[in-house]
Amino acid sequence: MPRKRATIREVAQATGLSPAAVSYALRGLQVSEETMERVRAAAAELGYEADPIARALASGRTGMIGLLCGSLEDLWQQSLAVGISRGLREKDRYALILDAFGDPARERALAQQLRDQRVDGLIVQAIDPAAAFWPELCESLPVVAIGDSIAGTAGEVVFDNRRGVTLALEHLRDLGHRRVAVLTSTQASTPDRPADVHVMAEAERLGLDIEVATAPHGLAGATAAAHELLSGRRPSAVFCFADSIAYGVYAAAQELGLSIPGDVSVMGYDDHPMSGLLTPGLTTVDWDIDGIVRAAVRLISAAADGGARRRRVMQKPTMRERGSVARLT
Amino acid sequence: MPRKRATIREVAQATGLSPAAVSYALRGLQVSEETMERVRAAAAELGYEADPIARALASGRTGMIGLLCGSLEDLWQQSLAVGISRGLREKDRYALILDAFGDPARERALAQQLRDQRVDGLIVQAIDPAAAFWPELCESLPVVAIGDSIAGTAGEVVFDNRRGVTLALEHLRDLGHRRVAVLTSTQASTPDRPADVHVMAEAERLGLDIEVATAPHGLAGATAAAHELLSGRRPSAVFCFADSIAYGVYAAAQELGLSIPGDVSVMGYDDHPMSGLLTPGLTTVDWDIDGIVRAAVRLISAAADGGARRRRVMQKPTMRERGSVARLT
DNA sequence: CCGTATCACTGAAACGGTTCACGACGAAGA
DNA sequence: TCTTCGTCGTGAACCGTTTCAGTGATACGG
Repeated sequence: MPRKRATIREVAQATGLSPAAVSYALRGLQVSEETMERVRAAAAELGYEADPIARALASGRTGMIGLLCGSLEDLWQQSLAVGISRGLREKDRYALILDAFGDPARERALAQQLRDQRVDGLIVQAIDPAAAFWPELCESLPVVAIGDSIAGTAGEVVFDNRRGVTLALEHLRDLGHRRVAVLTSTQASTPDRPADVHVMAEAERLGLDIEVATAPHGLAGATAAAHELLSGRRPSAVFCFADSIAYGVYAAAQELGLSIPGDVSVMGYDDHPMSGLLTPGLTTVDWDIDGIVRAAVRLISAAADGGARRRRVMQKPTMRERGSVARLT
Repeated sequence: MPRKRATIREVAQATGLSPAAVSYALRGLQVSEETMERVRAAAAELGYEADPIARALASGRTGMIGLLCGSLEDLWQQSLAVGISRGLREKDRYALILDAFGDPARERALAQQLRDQRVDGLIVQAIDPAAAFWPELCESLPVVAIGDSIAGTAGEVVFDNRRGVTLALEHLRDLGHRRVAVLTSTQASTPDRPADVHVMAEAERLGLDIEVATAPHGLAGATAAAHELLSGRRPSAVFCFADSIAYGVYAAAQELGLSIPGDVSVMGYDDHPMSGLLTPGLTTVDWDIDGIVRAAVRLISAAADGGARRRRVMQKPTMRERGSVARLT
């Protein structure tokens, strides 16, 4: 049986101080240098560690940040989650990572559970950034949005999707593509998400013939959607709204015996580490995941520590050209 | 300002009961059917939700399970973490996912932090399963080990690495390979991990000429290690102890202008979804990640709920043959 | 008709910290 | 010498549950 942990009262007893003094001393507050030293020594001696639960109850802060991901089937979001988790650890916080499975209703439920769980803050890559419950939620705890803007957040790392879409579609046009399919992930409740709007506008401007299709989340879902897309009247290029989706196109092309970029060109949108390893390498739009991670961690830390006016970081994309887009004659 | 949450006392007040009765009622204990109904109604009315923190302090259970991963750079471990996180959510628990960065010292520190954090249980894919602190830790909370066996755990999902290694090496031998390099991840403090022992024994039995090299964690590290390995006296095949490492070999081969499997054959060990998308597809040993996830979640749930004798699940590997191993004449 | 179980519920003590209001004491300023 | 002020510490309340020991009832067997 593991012997009971030392409590703050025992440390108080050992030093002849009051528990309050010990509490202050261990946090470096309001006590003389000498007392502090004495308390530290006694604490070390007794192997005392403050109980995070009791501390959370008394102070109202848990040291945890919720991380709500749209769909962790997406490898890029996995990378993002891992990165943020690490970043928070460096700030002595824990990440509570949750996955909405691409389902807006679930996203809502999880967000509320996270609030009930008393996280100090919430980082969200929202499926439905326009949903009505967000502003309300933002009132009760600091929220940082990643990707799309959400009303009422304490901070945002938004992607310049307009620019990203422009980059991608101009690249395709420059290489001679006209009939382009856009493959995006299923977003049941948000048929008109901002990114799609940009696609339409840009397509218009560039004189492209666009067809939009959606893919269920996960590699299998993307593959199925791509399979169907490529079996019909085949576009000359497919622009995927995530590298993960593009992987499904690779898989489908393989199944159908189509060559990339010979029979069909493919563009991604993320730049996941695996994209460079495919044959051919996936041409994609790079969003500098490290920069996003750093910004998100910085923003949520600031907000959770009480400081901070509303900050907004705009992330700029760059083209990562590899071999998956053919030049049409 | 978000109005303060309702407390159990307010519900008690509203129903004319004592807080204790409300507490029991909400958990379906010791009260009459009728009272229960009345309490539920009042709780719903007031929008009452029990505070997890206070509950944790009083009951000693947090509803959280720690998940300590050896290195989340490894894509397979990422998948594992995501899967387990989901599985736990279905049991109304949260996963606290932590990453040891492949560093045994960090692993130790994190394990203890997780205990201090009062998680109800710990799932571990250990870097150093033989470390002395594990048995001690197992005394103070239920631990489930994944991969290698750890002394004192409440449950284990162990991989039959002997069988996995046999499968892989026999496959290489059957296709005519004799000089085989084994690329494993860096395990500073555990130079003689069980898996390596199996490799040596099997190599002996099969008459293979083995060279073992280690790779730092992460794709870049694996690529660098592979680069060096392939630049020297090149083996005919490289057996990688994780698909992630094999990806590094693909990258290095690309850099060096070597063809797979023409110039060098590659075998993985995991079967990550991306392995089938590479060109050529990565021949690997499949560990049925879903089965592992299910087993781990089941074991830790049982253990955390207090039940359960020590259980051990042995995971069997199967060969997943794709195109990355050449038949030598 | 009297013990004795059983049931439904209560009061109060944990759980282990933080924080607020206040006091003692010594130094500095008038 | 008498305020005034700042530093260092204390005692007690509090955070919101759970849980333990007990208390009246009511039912039941003898």
